[in-house]
Amino acid sequence: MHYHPENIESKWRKNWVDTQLYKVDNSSDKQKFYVLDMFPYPSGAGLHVGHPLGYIASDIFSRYKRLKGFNVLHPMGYDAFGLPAEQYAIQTGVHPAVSTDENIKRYREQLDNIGFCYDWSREVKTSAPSYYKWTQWIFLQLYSHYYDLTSDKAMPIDHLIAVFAQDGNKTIKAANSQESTFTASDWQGMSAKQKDDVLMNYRLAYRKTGYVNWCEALGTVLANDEVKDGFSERGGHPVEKKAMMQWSLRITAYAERLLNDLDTLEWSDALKAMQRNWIGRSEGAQMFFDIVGHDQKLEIFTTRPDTIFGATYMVLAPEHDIVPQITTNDQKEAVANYIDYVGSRSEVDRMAEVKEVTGVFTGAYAINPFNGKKIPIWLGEYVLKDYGTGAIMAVPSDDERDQVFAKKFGLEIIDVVDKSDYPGATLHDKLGKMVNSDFLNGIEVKDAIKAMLTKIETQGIGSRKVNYKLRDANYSRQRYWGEPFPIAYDSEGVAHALDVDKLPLELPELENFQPASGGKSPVARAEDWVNQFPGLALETDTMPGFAGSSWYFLRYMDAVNDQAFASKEAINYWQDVDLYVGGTEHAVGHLMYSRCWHKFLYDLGYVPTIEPFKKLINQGMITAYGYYVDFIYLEKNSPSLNEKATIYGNQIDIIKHNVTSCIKHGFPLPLELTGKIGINQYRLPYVNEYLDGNNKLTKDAFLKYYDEIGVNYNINNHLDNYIWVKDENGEEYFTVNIVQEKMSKSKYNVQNPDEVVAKYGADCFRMYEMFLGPIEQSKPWDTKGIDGVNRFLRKYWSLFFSENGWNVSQVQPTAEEYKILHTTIKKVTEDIERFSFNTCVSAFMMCVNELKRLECNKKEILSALNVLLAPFAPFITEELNMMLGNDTSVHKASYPIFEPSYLVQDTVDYPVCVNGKKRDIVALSSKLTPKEIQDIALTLDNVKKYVDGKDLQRVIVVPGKMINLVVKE
RNA sequence: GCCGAAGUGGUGGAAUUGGUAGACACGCUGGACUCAAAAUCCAGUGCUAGCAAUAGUGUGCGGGUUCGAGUCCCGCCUUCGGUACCA
Repeated sequence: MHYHPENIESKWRKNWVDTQLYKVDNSSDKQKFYVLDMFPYPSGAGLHVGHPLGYIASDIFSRYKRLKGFNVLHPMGYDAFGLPAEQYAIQTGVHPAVSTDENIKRYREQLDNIGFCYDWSREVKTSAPSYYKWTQWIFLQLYSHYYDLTSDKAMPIDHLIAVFAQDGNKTIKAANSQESTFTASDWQGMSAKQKDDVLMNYRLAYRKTGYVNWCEALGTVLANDEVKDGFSERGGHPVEKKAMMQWSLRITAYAERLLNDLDTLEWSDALKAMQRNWIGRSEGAQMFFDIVGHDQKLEIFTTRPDTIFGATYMVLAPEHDIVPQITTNDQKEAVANYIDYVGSRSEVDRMAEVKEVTGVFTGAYAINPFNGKKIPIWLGEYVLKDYGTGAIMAVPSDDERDQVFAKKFGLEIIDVVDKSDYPGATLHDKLGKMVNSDFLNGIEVKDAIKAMLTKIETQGIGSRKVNYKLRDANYSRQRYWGEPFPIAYDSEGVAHALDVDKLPLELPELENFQPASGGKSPVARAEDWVNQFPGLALETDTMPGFAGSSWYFLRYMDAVNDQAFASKEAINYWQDVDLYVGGTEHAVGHLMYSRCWHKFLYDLGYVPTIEPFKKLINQGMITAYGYYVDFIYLEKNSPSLNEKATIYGNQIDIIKHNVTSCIKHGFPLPLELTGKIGINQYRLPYVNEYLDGNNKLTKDAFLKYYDEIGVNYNINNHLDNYIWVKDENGEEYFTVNIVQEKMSKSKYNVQNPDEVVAKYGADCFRMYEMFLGPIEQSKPWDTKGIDGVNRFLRKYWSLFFSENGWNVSQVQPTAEEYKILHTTIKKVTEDIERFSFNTCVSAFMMCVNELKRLECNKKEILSALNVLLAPFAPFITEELNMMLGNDTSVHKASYPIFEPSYLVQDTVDYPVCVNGKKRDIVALSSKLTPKEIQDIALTLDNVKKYVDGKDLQRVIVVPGKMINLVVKE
């Protein structure tokens, strides 16, 4: 009887669907446990072997919890709105809904292949109108609430309107972007449009003109976390700052709670640190400076108010509102030129030249409130419009950037902190004694800050303030494939929320998905749709990718409800996610937005918990090996080809190299070379089969590689282009560099799980992925070790069979057999609990090796082991479970109970060390006293050798562990 | 620069609280079975010396604490991830 996974697996795959084995109820006597995977975006490339890593871990944990008697919610769905489907539609005309559904079908097949225990009756798809109805509904809630700082929660906007009518906006403490104050009568006198504008400054979902990340290539704006190093995260297109009217989410209102509640979560410190960093809380002072000849004051934010006597100039962001008013006639032209210059620079330019300081004097002066000194006001790129107040007091003595700026423009530098007592301290350490600072002289920095804050407040020139790096999230996208806003504008441009009974507001049908002109979404082309409500025009932007994913975990609780996003009963039963598994790439985006939405829904009383994800595990990435060779190219405009160069110690005759076919890619010049030629990294997909042990590729091997594989990947076969080196035998070769990199279609390194499953079975694939290493660690995919797991499964299978067939005996197991089983139960259980799945697999291997050695075929042992293994290898265990005579699924069995008495040992193997070095091992009764152990140890020949004739100073006996003898010459 | 994680055989990795470093696998070497191969099984395998017993040495580097350090402390180096004119 041989193990044939393909037959077993297809049989049970079907059976589990037919019997609805994994369907979960929203009520049970059992304790709930909610295990969630970050749902995938269904891309055209399908799943690669990296995706299932986290899914397998969470599946094992779900199955384990179920065996342990929990009612486990373990759902899956699709984050189905997004840019790739739309880009594909633009290129091919295939409707995003069609391509998305095709991709989903493919994903589903791949997922089913691996044998996950998802309750598919709860599947969600964010692009389904029945789903995004509730995304729109939550948006409307955000729109119709503001954040009240007194009660520290979201409150209905109607409440705010009532307060405005009574007191204006002076008394209300709310998160807002309203710059002016008004009285009750001001409010009553306002037009509908004016009132709308004011309310927008308070709503949690609001519309505002601001500088946004505009991506020309994608034709849309992007959120901060969708931009990496000045390029779009998806597609890698350049991004620039542009002023646009956009919807935003006032996530900053929740900054403090998002920060503080991190403490309640079981997340890795690394991830918490990333979130704290992103929120970027800093305490300091908001201060007002008078401006010479103007009524207006200049507002700045500083964390170091103590250094004000060293503030020798002010710097404003070039976009600062006050600039036109304070610029003097003399400086008008210079300022205008500078602003033009700044505007012409892309984000990428700015980032590339961080060290370059630019700026211009406005001609205006501020007054230092403490000594009345005139301080020149400058503009500088290094001050950002949307952090703090967009204005700083510059203290060049104690701030690196201010110093560079001051030196460049010849501005005064006054030392105000004496750090001589603290060598190596920087301004961030806030150490030193104040000097040149009037009443602060001689005071330690930390005390000076406190004293200054008090002074500022008592003198009424400022106040303590907390600032956050976190910005409000941009919520508009000029795209088709996203949730439409349930918002329409009247002829005056006043926004009106659609009635809830109009939801879902479905996307219009379109033929052409090209962005419309003027930075508008393609949706704007569907004029009938836009104007479907008389007198109103619908918003044509759509919501961003993170909208649907910010609350999907709640929808799984009650996925088909059409009366609410989920019923109260379901939410009260499931509460929150107990275990969330996913990649670090969502550390600040998705995880921040979800937490914010959850807190908002908590404020409104829709969810009972303050945080959505109690425990979070970040699975590492499965990377692939990439094979690169150094490839010579000629720098553009290089005058001479007839030169020799030294590369890696070898003389290279440049003229031989075929220059025309070389790639120019702006790489930094390597090693000894300058100016003329450079080295590029050139990919050789799947070349590994042709390498010798030292990663050498000989000329013969290269030609073979090229003929057999390389020709399919546009490999350059002009031999002269490669850097060939001669070995001692005169054979030419080059060394291939092997790197670990992300799997992607463009790198030709994608490993498809289906192929592995087809060859080895899903059980083997699952266990092998777990066996690769710790779940949180990134590691390269390599099928080298898969045979080990495959052998294990066959060996396991063979425990149940002899040559003649089924061979399980009812005989009572021996003590040794019980001990092996219970050691394994203990180890596996503890390791699952700490998410150490790789060591679980090795524990199973040891167990099976031992049982095989004893030729154990006792039913009692094998039955228990089979249940223990079921979460890891659900198919083989289900088959054997049936053959063991059970008529219910092994996945409904109960978890074997660990019995410590089986592990009690009569003897312990004691290592005997002399001065910490192991010299012997002795088996001793576990009942011996330390004194007896010591006496026996000293009689051992191997020990005597090292102890006799020396001074025995000390004996350490750690009961059950080891013995150490300390001797001196 | 700052924040975070990590460096262990030829390879993936184990060692959970300071207590036998290298579990479990892969690979490799030798052997059995076979006409042969695959599969399977057995033995060996950190490095150095030795036929061997054995000895020395060994967890990125340099110090320290300790009877005892991969694990704790101090100072470095390297790699990976995040982040950056954040006032």
